[in-house]
Amino acid sequence: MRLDRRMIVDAMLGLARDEPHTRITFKRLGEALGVDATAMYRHFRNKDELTRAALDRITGWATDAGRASSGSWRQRLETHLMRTAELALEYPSIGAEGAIIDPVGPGDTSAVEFMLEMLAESGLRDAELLRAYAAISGFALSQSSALAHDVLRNPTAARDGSEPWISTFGSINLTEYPLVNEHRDALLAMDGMTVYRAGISAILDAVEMRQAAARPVA
Amino acid sequence: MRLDRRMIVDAMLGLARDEPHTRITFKRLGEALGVDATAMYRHFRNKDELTRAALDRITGWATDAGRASSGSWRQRLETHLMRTAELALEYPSIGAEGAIIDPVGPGDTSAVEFMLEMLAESGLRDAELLRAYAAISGFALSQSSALAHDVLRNPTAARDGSEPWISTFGSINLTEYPLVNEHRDALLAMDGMTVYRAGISAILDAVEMRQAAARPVA
DNA sequence: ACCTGAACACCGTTCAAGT
DNA sequence: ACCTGAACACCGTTCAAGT
Repeated sequence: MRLDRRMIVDAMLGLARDEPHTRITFKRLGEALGVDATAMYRHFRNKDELTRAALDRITGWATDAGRASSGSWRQRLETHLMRTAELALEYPSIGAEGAIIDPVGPGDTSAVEFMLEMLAESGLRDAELLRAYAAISGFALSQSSALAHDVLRNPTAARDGSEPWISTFGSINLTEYPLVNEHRDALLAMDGMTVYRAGISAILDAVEMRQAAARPVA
Repeated sequence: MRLDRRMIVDAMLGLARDEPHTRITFKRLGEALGVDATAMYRHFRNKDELTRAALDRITGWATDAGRASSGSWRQRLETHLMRTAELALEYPSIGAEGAIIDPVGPGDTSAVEFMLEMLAESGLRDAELLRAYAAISGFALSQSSALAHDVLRNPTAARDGSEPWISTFGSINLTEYPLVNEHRDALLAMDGMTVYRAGISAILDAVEMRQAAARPVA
């Protein structure tokens, strides 16, 4: 079998989607490719580099979805961000590494470009633009990674973001925590994607409200 | 040596602080406690349970800092959230697991209670209260975890949040990405704690602006 | 009841050997 | 030039044996 980087990344993505509750090993990857477990070292320096390459692909897909969408800058940005979380959940073992931010390829870089584009369209400039980008990108990546981690770790977890964010209060006596106790059921009913949406909405609300305040009669 | 859960958690926290760039193993933990590597299984079901217990302690400290602080609800909440990130950076191998949210002890639960308290003080109720809590808590935990992960993975990383969020664009030709290219230096200059602050500020701005709109003449 | 230590089933990674 | 496979240095975890 003659390998190249693209084939290996393809195989890794396939495994990530088909075996969502297990970490990908070189052994498993070699089996899928019909190749020895150590053959990948000819093409990637180590597993981290391979994982990042796979992540770059996923990030590129999310950006494509954003670029293909229409509507206001906010709608398009939200499409991109929702797709980011969905793909992290669909490829959990890749998405779990998503908090790693250094752009390694065209997917990562075009994602940054797209987010800056949308936020620039909202009217933000310079330092404010970068602050908004940092807030949104930081949230989207780290929270997507957390959602993916949950799927990876929990063998029965669904992959649509419907996993409860808090699944149990264990044996904790909640009478000492009146507000937790009061909202106990609502907290347990909240799923991962709801938390994700709440964060995205809050940050984008802040961006919009700031813009509305800056130009009141636009 | 006679162990108990508290001693083991103490030892784990000590190792996490003293050896910030290595994952904690049972072997290393056993050495630190003068005990066999497998002795911990008498007290914790597995490593995950132990790690969560250590995380519960850190979370408790962050909450104590919030409770001990004074000022507006926003100032107190920000104190708590900044302390959450600082502690994740101080104990990287523990903080890196921070995206795990299920409350396992008094630290976790009192943190939820404190956040709900501060947001209730801002005037939020019911569904809006929970949405704001979800956004803030989700961001703080997952982004803190990402910051800790960065320290853990990078042997030369500082632990004060001053690591660049994006450390390199590698060999990517940025001429295809005009906005990235334009803001290249500013992006590379942005550190992890700046990203964290940006997210927290944006979400809390949204909470405040919503409140200001709801009661315009308060 | 609690700690020990051998053992198991893995990992990622290196490197000399093959083709 | 690229893949193989043995080998290394680890991991978390189990379990029979000690005390």
